Amino acid sequence: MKTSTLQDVARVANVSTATVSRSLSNPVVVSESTRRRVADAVKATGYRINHAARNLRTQRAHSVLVLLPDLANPFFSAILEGISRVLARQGYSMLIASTQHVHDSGERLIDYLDDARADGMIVLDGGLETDVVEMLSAASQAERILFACEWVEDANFPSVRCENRTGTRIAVNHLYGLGHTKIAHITGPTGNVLGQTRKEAFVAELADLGLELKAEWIMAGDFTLAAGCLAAQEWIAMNDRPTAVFCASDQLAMGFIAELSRHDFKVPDHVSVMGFDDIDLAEQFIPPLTSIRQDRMMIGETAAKMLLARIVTPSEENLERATVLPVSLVIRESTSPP
Amino acid sequence: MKTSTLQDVARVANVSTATVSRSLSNPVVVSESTRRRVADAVKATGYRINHAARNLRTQRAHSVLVLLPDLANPFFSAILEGISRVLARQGYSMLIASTQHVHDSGERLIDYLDDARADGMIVLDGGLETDVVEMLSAASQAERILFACEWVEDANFPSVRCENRTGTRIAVNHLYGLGHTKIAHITGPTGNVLGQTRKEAFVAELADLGLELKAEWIMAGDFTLAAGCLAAQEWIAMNDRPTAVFCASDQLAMGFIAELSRHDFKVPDHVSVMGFDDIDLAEQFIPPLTSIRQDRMMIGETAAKMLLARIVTPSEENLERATVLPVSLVIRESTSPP
DNA sequence: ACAAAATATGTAATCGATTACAAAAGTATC
DNA sequence: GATACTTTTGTAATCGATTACATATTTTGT
Repeated sequence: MKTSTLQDVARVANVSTATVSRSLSNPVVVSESTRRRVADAVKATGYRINHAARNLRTQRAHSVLVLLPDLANPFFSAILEGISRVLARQGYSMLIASTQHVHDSGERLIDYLDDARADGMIVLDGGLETDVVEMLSAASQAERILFACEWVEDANFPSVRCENRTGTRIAVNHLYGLGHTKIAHITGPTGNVLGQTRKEAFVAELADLGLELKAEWIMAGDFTLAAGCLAAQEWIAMNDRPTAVFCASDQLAMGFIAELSRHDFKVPDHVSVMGFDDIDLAEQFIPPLTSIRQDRMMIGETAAKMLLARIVTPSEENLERATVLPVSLVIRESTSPP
Repeated sequence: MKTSTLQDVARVANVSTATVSRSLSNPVVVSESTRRRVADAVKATGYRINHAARNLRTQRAHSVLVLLPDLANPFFSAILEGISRVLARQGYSMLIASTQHVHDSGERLIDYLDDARADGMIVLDGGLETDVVEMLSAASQAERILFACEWVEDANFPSVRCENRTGTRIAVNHLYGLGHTKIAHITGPTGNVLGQTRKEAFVAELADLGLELKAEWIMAGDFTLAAGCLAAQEWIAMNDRPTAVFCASDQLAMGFIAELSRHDFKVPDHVSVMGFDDIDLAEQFIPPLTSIRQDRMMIGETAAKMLLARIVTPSEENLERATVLPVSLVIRESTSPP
């Protein structure tokens, strides 16, 4: 049983295919009675629109590509959920690809837009190679690319992100407010915009508060559990140990705490630890992790809405460059007075 | 600058569009010299195939839909990565949708296949409503639907899964081998095939080993951290506490351990705990979690390969119904002799 | 009642690739 | 050199929906 086409519906409803098409996509221009006849015929034939045909004719793919650095990273799942909801509501599909993979296979990202597979692109990876970024910037479809969470400093793509600076300052002030004056930081990966931004804000806030900052108190990390473990070893080896550590991600904080506990240091008794992101697990961790919460679902929804606005009605109004979403402090049990 | 079409290439190469098309998709039927002329013209024009046009003509979407119960669940990310790799290698795109969402919006799943948006479907949710399953079974495209990880007991869809029974037996034997004779189980959600299968295997194995099994030692869970916490409270309240607990998921195990530690019980000193899945975090947990490892990437890859085989060459040979992938025991520090 | 305007519908071209069929060019065979 | 066969290329129909334009129908105003 093959599916029926517009032709079939038109035959049954005894009208032209043009009328059927209009009746479905722009009903106001069709008379009440015809509209009903068409609706009945659609039901009778079990008609389903053929997306390939519509996409060809309208030059739209009715789908959006989401690019992430690493599909296996759970950080992104809530963002995807947010994107997916908004897209689905507008009849768009969500395509997924990983930047890693694209890079390996030599496939060009821009092809997705050029070859009518996707109408737009949401990139969750600020660490794209320079040549890839240049290629994207130069593309005729560049205005249909949007960054979320991360972004590229020198490029001019619109983006959705959270208040990384404000979040960092809130974190430092939380620790300072508890009485800590020796505060360390475990950074994100070198070259990552989020890591860089949070580190700068951290340094700036310590300066504003007039707090001392030894060079060794800035420990290099990369957002992962493993890096947190290494940082813990650094901390243990220090002569003058900071009493609080602000980590650029929750995973770092968890790795840090895990390694400490293997060496019989207790959090927050021996050191207060904060994360950033407030991933699902933060609440269940031992101890439950104080963190800076970013609403990942909201980031995804916002990104999808901005992109769709640019695709559907590319007016000046919709050309907003950057949306910055608020963060909030979630106080749990990994921080206490020194 | 709009992208160039087959026509443009044909004009530049001074051949017909038919020849260009053949030269690209079936080069052996084209002469060496023409093939070169076409290749040059493609380079000169920057031609990229238009997927919408090809999809319409070939009646293929060149994409596969992956359905999951909950995008925000990190369990699925590695599976997606595996699927994505295999699909990309064959020039297929990966569409993602959540069964939850589809259900909310009243959208019919089968539409994706019927309306040429996807050539096939990988379902990661065995808990689909009965009416949805019936609709899928009845569909003309039913042979292009494949279940992975989970499955539907009464339906006849092909599937990829791991050795749930064997894994459970290995787990129980690991605990028994350590000297445990009072072993409890925290189950998956009621009605979930994985939970059900693991529970049955657990009961069967205890019987085989001639071990006692009190009714209260089977605690109802649902794969989540929160359910693990509740189970911990049950365990604490027991008069005759089991010395080991086999959990139907790692998250359950983590919740269980977290709650215990809040009440000053130590794992594995007071009780040995095992999980199932070996998610990324299991290794970093405190204590590192003994678990049954299933290779999620491999599940994804296998599922994608099976599905593509059915789509591309739907011969009898490719109609294998079920593939069961091996699991392995990963011993860490959450289990020890009683 | 009639012209003008507004509304509703139909005709046919179009999007860009693929492919059945026809035709042309090249090779082999006797 | 004619015939049969193979290889290569071209012509034109096709996939199924959308939409510019033309035409038919109804409504409005005077």
